[in-house]
Amino acid sequence: MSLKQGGKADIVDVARRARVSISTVSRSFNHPDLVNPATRKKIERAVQALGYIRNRAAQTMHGRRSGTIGLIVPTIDNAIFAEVIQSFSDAVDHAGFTLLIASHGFDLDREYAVLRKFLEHRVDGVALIGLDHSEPTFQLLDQQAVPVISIWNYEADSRISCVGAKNYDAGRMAAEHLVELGHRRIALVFPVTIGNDRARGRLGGAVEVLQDQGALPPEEWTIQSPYNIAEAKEACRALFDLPECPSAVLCGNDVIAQGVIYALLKRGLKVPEDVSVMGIGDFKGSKEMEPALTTIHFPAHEIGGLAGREMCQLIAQSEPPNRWQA
Amino acid sequence: MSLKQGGKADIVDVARRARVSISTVSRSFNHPDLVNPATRKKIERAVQALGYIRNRAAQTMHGRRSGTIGLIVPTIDNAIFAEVIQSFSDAVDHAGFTLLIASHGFDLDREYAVLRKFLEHRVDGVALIGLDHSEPTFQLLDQQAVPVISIWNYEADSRISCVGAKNYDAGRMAAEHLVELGHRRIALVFPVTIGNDRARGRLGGAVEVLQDQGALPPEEWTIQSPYNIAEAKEACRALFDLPECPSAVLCGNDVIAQGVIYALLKRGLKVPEDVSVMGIGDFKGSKEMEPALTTIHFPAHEIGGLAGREMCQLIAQSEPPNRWQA
DNA sequence: AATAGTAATGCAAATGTTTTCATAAAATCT
DNA sequence: AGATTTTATGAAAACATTTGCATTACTATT
Repeated sequence: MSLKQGGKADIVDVARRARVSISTVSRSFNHPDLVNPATRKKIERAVQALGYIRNRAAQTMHGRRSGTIGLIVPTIDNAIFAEVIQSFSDAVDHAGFTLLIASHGFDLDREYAVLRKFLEHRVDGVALIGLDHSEPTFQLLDQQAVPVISIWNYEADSRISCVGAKNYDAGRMAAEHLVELGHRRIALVFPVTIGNDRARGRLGGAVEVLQDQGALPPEEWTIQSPYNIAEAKEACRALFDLPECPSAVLCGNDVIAQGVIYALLKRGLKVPEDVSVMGIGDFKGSKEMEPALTTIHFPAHEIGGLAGREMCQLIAQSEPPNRWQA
Repeated sequence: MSLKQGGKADIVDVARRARVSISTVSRSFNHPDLVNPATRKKIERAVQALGYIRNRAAQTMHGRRSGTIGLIVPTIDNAIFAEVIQSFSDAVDHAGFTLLIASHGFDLDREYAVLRKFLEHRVDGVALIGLDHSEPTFQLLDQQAVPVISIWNYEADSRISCVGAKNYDAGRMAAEHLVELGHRRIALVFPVTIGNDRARGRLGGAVEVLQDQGALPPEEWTIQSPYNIAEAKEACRALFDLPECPSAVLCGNDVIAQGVIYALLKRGLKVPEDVSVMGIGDFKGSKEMEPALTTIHFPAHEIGGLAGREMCQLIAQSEPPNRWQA
């Protein structure tokens, strides 16, 4: 009678201890209604005594679902995504799924690599940020026929189903707002837009409005900066030393806007009296700032939750992985 | 010759297609040096053609490692943890692991539940935040003998190995700094400390210093607030309307401090001329703020990376899950 | 009391890998 | 050329579980 050491008990151990067959133990987990309450109790006790923990890997291997969902984001360390990650996580957690997460640092090749890794783990579904992905990524998703959802950006004719907002419209709205306030000397601070459809959409919308108004900013008022307070602060320092200083700054998102505001304050300029600053994409705390940051609200929390629920539904609908189908 | 549909190719399919045995295919993945380069090429081609993706679940089941690490945090949606999550993620990713993540919302019972779920997935290791955990959690970790690491707090005689700073010392340092600046009328804004050893340590350190100085704040200068800008801003609004207003505010962390600063600015008070604000725990952007936030630096990035590497090492050391040992 | 129906359980095959052991073929040595 | 080592491959057992089918033991029906 060898009680396996290390506490690594087995369904066989449980069966032995409860004096029933393996099948009955398995059933008492998966179809409790099919097994006699008394037997169930015996099994329950054996599980307790042995500290048995079911092995999801074995279940997965049998063809059942793995119970995991993979979420791939550009970066975690960023107020922008943190909120959406949290609400997505809560939603899938609520449905009993476990979340695999990875960041690729805005590198679409790494995104592909992470996706492969997730597929090795047989995730039941994958969520990506945005609609810009490498061709191999799209092909892999297609070929493996794994439920997939894109978060953040909405586009009617996208290759994969998406939950998000129209970034183009957000860009337009932001620019229109500044124009309506009478601004014509508007600077733009945006991140690199290659492989970042969110930023590209916003910038595109804004530029279109400014063009219509004949208010396209000159070269030196178009600043590039990553989503990072410190770098944004640094990147636009020169902007306010120019002979002709813009009267407003339109930023790719709130993180950049925050950096811009700090740069202005440091320079001794007042916001919004001297220069107006406009952000896009509300993240927690933007509206608490003093001086208040004007921004186009981006409902990250709602989008994350919605995406999570949508993901679970997509998985439920997708043909069950049992081999009846084949 | 049934090419299985759905792109769900099998190691058997690959073997058939490459006209070699299953063993050889497996070997060419796990010990490439043991198989003839020509054969390897054939297999490679078959893999490509079939779009085969290895099944980690089957590997795991065989007794190998799952290649996953579980990280359980109180909350993701918070600048405090985002940074540590990112660097931890990067570190374990670098070592080839996949990260499972879950948040428990500061509820230790949910933490226990998540831990169980992770163990079902046979994570190779678990990382938790802080050293306050429920007794069942400790027992489960013990019993399952899974490599575990605690992030954030360092305590020499802790039950589990930990990577972090001494929060008690941080609290002391913050208080001492204010005292040295000549402050005696110091308010405290901290979160609930039950189940949160980080906050408790900081508060404990601060209180001790203030007590020594005979500068313990009165009841109405001791405010409770969660780690949340908006709520902190709201929670301490009343503070500055009091007949006797504190000359400095010591905050449980930088998020709270940010809220406090905004509350002061809104009230028309100047920082630090009218009231000094001190934070603990540097998060990205604190040092960029205008007016600048004085804070005790908390090296979240370093701690996360260190913890990740430590975790991988712990896993490597832990007896390999093959049954030679038994 | 025999029969049919149902509830509870067990047996064994299947899931997709890895790995040990055995074997065949090729290379090296004497 | 024969013996020995090395290299490359395959067969089959093992991993922990689920489930279809078969079996047994009750309960209800005639």
